[in-house]
Amino acid sequence: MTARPTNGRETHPRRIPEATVVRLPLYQRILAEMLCAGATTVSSEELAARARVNAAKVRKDFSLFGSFGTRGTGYDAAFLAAQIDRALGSDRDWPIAIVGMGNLGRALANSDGFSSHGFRVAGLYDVDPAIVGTSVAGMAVRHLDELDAGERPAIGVITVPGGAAQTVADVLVSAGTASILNFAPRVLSVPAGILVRYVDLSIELQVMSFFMARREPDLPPVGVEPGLRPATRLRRGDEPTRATPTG
Amino acid sequence: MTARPTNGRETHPRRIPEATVVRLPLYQRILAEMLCAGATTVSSEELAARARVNAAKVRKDFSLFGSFGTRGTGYDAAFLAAQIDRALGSDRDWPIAIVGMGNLGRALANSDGFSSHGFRVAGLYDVDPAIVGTSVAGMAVRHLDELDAGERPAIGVITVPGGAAQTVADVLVSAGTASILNFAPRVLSVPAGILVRYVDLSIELQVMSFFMARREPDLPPVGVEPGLRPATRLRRGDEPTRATPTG
DNA sequence: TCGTGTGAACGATTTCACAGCC
DNA sequence: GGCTGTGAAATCGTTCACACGA
Repeated sequence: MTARPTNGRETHPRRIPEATVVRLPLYQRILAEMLCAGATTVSSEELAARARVNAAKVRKDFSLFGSFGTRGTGYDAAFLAAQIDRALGSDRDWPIAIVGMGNLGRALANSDGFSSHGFRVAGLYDVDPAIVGTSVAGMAVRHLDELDAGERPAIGVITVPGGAAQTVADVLVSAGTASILNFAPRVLSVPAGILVRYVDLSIELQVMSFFMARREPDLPPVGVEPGLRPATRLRRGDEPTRATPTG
Repeated sequence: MTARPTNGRETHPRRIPEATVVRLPLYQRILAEMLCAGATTVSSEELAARARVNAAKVRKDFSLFGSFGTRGTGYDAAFLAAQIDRALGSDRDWPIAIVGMGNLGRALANSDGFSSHGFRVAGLYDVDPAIVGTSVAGMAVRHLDELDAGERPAIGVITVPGGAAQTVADVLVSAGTASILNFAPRVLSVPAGILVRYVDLSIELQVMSFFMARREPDLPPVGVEPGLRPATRLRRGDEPTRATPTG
C-alpha cells in the first residue's frame, strides 16, 4: 500500500477476497494451538508450513488487514489471533437456526463447531409431527411455522431433503436470516444480499471419484489387485484442497 | 480446439480444471431432474439458469470433454448425463470406509449421498469399545485395527475428533485408500498422490460471520432491532458459492 | 541478518463476443 | 434464427523476488 496510517491497530475497510476469508479460520485455529503450546511469535513461514500453504500467501492475507508483523521477527501470535477473531466476528453473538432434525441435523445440533466462535444454536425446527416436540441437544424441536415470528437467526442451516430446501430457505429469509448454510442438494434462490454457502457431501465424493477414475485410466474396478499404489499426481497430498460446500 | 477427431463420443484425455470438476455433479443432478420431468434436449442457457452460473461457462465445461451439443438445438439431455456420469466414474464401484461413529459419522453412514453414484459404504470403524460391535445403518462397527488387512477402500471418510485425525489418515493410507474426505478440523499430512478434501463446518460458519460482521459495520450485536434488512451486497444471492469443505 | 510487506510476473478461471453449423 | 464451440479479453488468485525495517 501507499499512504496509509499503518499503525497496525486498525481493521482496514479494504475489500477482502473470499479466498483469503476462507483461510482466516484455519490460521486462527493453528494460532490457537500454537498459543496453547506456549508460542509468542510466529513467522509466516511457520504458519504456512502448518496450514500447508505458501508463505507469501500468508503474508499477503494478513497485509490486507494492515501491518501486523515485525520485520525480522514475525507476528505476535496473540495479537494476530485477536485481529483474526475480530475480523471473523467471533466476538459477537450469532444465533443459529437448524431446520431439519434428521440424522445430519441432529449431528450438527450436537456439534462443537456450532457452539464456539460466537455461534449459538438458538432454535431447532422440523415439520414432522413425530419429531416436533422431541428434544435434541437439550433443546425442544419446534415446528417450522413457529420460525416466522420467532427469533431472527443470523444463520439458517438447512438439513432437509432436497425437495423441501427452497421452501425452508424462503421461510428463513422471511424470518430475517442473513446467511444460509445449505446441506440439501439443491441450488437455492434467495434475494440479493443473502449469503448462501453450500455443503454437498455427494459432490465431494463425486469430485474424488472423478480424479480416481482418471488415475487408473481403466479397470481394476475395485478392491482386488494389491501392489504398491503408484504415487500419481493430480493433487499432491500436501496442498489442502478446500472442498467447497458440495453444492 | 484445432485438429481433433471431434466425433462427440470420445472422452478426451485433456486436463480438466478442478473448478470444472466441482460443477459436473451439479450439472448431472440438474440433468437428472430434467430428464425425470421429460426433457429430451437442454440448452446451455437453461442449464446455466438452473445452476446459477454463466452459460458460456457451461459450454466451456462440456467442450473440455468433446463436442456433445448440436448447434441450434442444444444438448441431448440423456447423452450428456451419461457422459458426465462416465467422467465422474459413477459407473464404477467405490467402496467407502467411515472412521468415527459419533453423531456425524452415523449421520453419514445413513446418508443417501453415500450409497448412490457408485458409492457404497463398505466399512464402519471406531476405537471406542462402547461403539465397536454395535450396528449402524445395518452394519457392524469394527475396530480401526481391523482396517489394516481388510478391504482397500477407495475413499476414507474421517469423522473423528481433530486430535485423532492424523492417526486415522495414516491408517487409511496404509490400508491403500486413494482419497480422504476429512471432516475433522485438522490439516492432514499424506503422501503425494493421495487426494484429500476438507469439509469443515466451523470454517463455513466463520466465513459467513465474517461477511455478516462487515455488512453492519458495527453494533446491532444480535436479535433486537427489526426493520427491513437492507439488501446489502457482498454476495448476490444468486451466485451459488460452493462452500469448500470447511477445512 | 531475518522476515515482513508488496510490486510484478504468473497462472487459473471466468466472461465476452462471434464465427460456424444445424 | 438459434445455439454451440472457442479464441481473446478480463478478472481473480497465487507465487516470486526483493526492497525495507527491526
